[in-house]
Amino acid sequence: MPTLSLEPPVTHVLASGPDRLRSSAKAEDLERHSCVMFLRYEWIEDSLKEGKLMPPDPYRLIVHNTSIEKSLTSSTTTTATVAVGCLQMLIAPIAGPQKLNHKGKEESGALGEVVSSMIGKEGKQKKGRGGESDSEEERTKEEDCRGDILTRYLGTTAPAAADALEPCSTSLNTHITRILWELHDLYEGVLDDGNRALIYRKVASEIDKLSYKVTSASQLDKMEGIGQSTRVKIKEILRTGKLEMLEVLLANPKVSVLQLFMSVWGIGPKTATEMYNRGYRTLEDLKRESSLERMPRLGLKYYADILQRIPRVEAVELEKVVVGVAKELYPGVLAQATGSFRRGKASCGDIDFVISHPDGNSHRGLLAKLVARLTDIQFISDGLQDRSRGPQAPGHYEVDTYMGLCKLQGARHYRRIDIKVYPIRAHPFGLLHFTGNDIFNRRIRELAKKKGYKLNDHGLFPTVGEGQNIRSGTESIPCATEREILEKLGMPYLEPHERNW
DNA sequence: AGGCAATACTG
DNA sequence: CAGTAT
DNA sequence: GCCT
Repeated sequence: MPTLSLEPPVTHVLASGPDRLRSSAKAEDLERHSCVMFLRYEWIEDSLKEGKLMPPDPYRLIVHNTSIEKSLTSSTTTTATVAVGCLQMLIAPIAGPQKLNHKGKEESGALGEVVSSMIGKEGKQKKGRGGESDSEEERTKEEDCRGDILTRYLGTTAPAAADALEPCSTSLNTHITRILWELHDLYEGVLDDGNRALIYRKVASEIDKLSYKVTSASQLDKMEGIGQSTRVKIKEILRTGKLEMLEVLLANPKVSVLQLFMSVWGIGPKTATEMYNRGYRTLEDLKRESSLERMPRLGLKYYADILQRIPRVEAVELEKVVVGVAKELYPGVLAQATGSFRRGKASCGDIDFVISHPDGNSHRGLLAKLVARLTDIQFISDGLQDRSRGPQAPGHYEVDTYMGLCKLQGARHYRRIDIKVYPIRAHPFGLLHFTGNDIFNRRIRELAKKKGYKLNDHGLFPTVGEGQNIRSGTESIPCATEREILEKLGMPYLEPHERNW
């Protein structure tokens, strides 16, 4: 691993998240060099967007809870020198025209130069990736004691959080994984085979995590989850640089139209195909289709906004609004943003809230009041569901859900927002569920099942009965915290940022 | 060959 | 119920 | 498409 030089003239170190810093550099080094600011890479993105250097505070990475935070609070320099290198932790690409030496110092100190080279590389964002199904992960080796336990129970170790860096921006193996990710997107979408998509997602993210460049398929032999079929594809990629099958698919104009249609919130494979068969080819065409229902209508109306990711700094503000209003209406309320925000991602596809009240009663009717108030202050604009039917849950679990759109005063974009209100007994389960990510959820539910439980977002239910009439009980095992839930499953606690699987 | 998490809302 | 969503 |  290249060593990171933190000597002057380096003033800022950008990373995708705290773990990346922790795993890439010795803690002592970080402390010793506390004259350097450690920031999320959004800082430089936003700085470019705003045309000036942004204040560092909202972007700070808490590394040790100690020295980093108190360092250099105010002295915003007029130019920023970004240290580059340090494995894959930094945004600026190593290769390319910019002058970056091997030690990881940026020589000229020109903000624009570094940033512009970054922009070229960042590029692509698609539905199905980078959305809530955050499939951009990156791992560095981190052998702590929990690794063994996790391996034993789940057959894998938790990755260090990678936050929202696209795999393309950091991986040494994009020559392979770019194609695998495309296959994932296709199966997830047009080809309508989620299970197969899952395989590609898993393989691609595993390969993206490797710290060496793969030059031969045999290097992947020990990697589980790769079978005959994938191996053959990777061989072809290594041999020819491409995959015939993918080329053929992508050359098919129908495929791109379907993908376009499915990028609209509320349109899935079936509807996309239906619209294609009716002769539609563009989003403008779709707007003319009267049969489209509530969800896709709103999806079209807010198409461009919904596609935009939410920078973490903005998500922080969104959280303040919702939590603030909730507390004002219901003192003592438990309210927080979950989802990829809670997992520490640098940007989020949407923002999810989980709310409950410790008094065991106030959750009833809370959501309606909260939504009314948020609408009053013109924070919430449209609801994506028709709430008039009331909760439809079979066991009437008293879970209340809102899905809609919101906007900060003066902000550029409307944002997707989900709010769920739980009775207090189910709160930790709701939290666990909506913090995700989806892969993590699947694994712990699979584990729960193996251990004779059913885990969902409102409880942990022992499986009762045998043989034919095997079913789950109706009484959840009580758990007051997420930690307890994981303990009951025999798992060590994982911080939210450790759940980016 | 069958499972792959488990559930809510819409029309 | 099928479709889309989380 | 992988695992059991």
